Amino acid sequence: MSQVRVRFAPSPTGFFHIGSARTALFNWLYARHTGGVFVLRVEDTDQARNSEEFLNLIYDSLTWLGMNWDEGPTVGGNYGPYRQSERAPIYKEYLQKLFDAGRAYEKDGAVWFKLLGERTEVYDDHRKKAVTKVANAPAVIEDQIRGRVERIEDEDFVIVRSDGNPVFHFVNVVDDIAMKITHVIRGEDHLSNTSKHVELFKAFGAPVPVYAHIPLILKQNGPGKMSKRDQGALIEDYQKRGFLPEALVNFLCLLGWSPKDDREKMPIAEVIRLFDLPGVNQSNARFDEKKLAHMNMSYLLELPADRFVALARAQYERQAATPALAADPAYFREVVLLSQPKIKALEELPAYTAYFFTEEFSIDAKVREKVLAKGEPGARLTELAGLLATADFSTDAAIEEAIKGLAMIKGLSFGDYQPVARLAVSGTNAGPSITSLFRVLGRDRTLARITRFLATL
RNA sequence: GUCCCCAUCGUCUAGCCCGGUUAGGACACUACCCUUUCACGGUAAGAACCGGGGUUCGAAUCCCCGUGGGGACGCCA
Repeated sequence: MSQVRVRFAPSPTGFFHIGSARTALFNWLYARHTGGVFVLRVEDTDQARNSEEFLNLIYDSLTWLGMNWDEGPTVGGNYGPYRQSERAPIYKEYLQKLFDAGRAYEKDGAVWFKLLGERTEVYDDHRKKAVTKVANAPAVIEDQIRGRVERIEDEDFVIVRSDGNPVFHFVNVVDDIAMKITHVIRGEDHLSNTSKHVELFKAFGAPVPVYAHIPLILKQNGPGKMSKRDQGALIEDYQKRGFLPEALVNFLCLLGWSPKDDREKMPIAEVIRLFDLPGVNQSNARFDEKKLAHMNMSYLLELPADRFVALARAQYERQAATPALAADPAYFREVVLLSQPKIKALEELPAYTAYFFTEEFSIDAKVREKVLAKGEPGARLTELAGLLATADFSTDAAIEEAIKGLAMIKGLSFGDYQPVARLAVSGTNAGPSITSLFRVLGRDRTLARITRFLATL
């Protein structure tokens, strides 16, 4: 069998979203699995809605997610150009073939594709108008995911608009022929278009590609498929929020596909090895951001320190967290690494670590109330301040030993000091271990915060 | 309205093709353990075969009909 050639064919008319990314991913996976070619083709025939900005977003998002294209804009290839707006001569040539074969005609200034078969006028209830139906034989779609699907295409359809621009069905098929596409992997929403496409392939005398209509991604709340306007739909957002591309890709792989064993978190190379079209599910999948977050946390956890710090810095920059960015780099690094095992996404970092970078942090009222209700917090804090004034701050272990020593003398435990100390120093009940907190903050700031807090009791 | 696709825990899914399982895993939820808070981690619990017919000794699994969900029906892609 000849080499597999698949394509991802987005139109730059809006933000790049989860559904598109998943379609691109399944194409890319199949190409990599088979040693085939992944083509990127830009379907920018809708001149009114295209934008260069959206196009760049597609390039950026694909690149960020690690899906490199073998042929397409910016990389070239033997079947270019790869932007439909630059392929007008090719469409003209193919259109002429249709005219020559008697399979196209003009009407109302547009060009229509002519179906073969007997014609009758019928009133269409849905569109509220009379239409010409053609007694056509069913188009057969051999689908790798759904099996054999038959659908009758029974109306002629426009292939070139009256303004001279060719429409999607036409250019899509022409390009698939011209670019020698062997497998068409796309969303199930295209399944009912496929009969049009099959008719066109046949009219051109070209082999019909193998189809694989993948299930759609449904919005997490409410009915219907996910659209660009839905919460959590945009790839760009995950990038901005500090999700890891490898986590997002891993999660996306699992929406409609699974390795058939109990593995979920797996390296992309392993997914490439196992991925195949018949293994793709037939039913739609609902998007679950909680599961994505869990996946992301697990990837975040195993990130090497240097990379984590670099990504964290980029995140603080995105969120314009200036006090942190102005801090000493070594201090910044320490704070950020302390927080690495605590967060689900990088976007939580600036708020989570705020008190490390300013004395103006707020005290959580609920936590304050809860902590102050137990024991003798004031006394504990005073004792602790006395201890810390001279304690060894060089290591966590040294601080821990000191506090435990104090607790033992007082007949108390570490846990009697921990909550109120944390509240005084960070204003919250969540964070790294209290010993790390003291050590990183240093003696002076720790004592100052405790003193200041004591004054509010 | 017409046509097409689909149907296992709340969600993502394994099992279905090649009928016989205590219907498995993960996320979420709950409890407990670990623990210096918060997380992580560990253990446990609850939680599903859409309904009805058929075929069969036996159906989540095969067939049919309902129902439900999704999609398409543009001179959008």
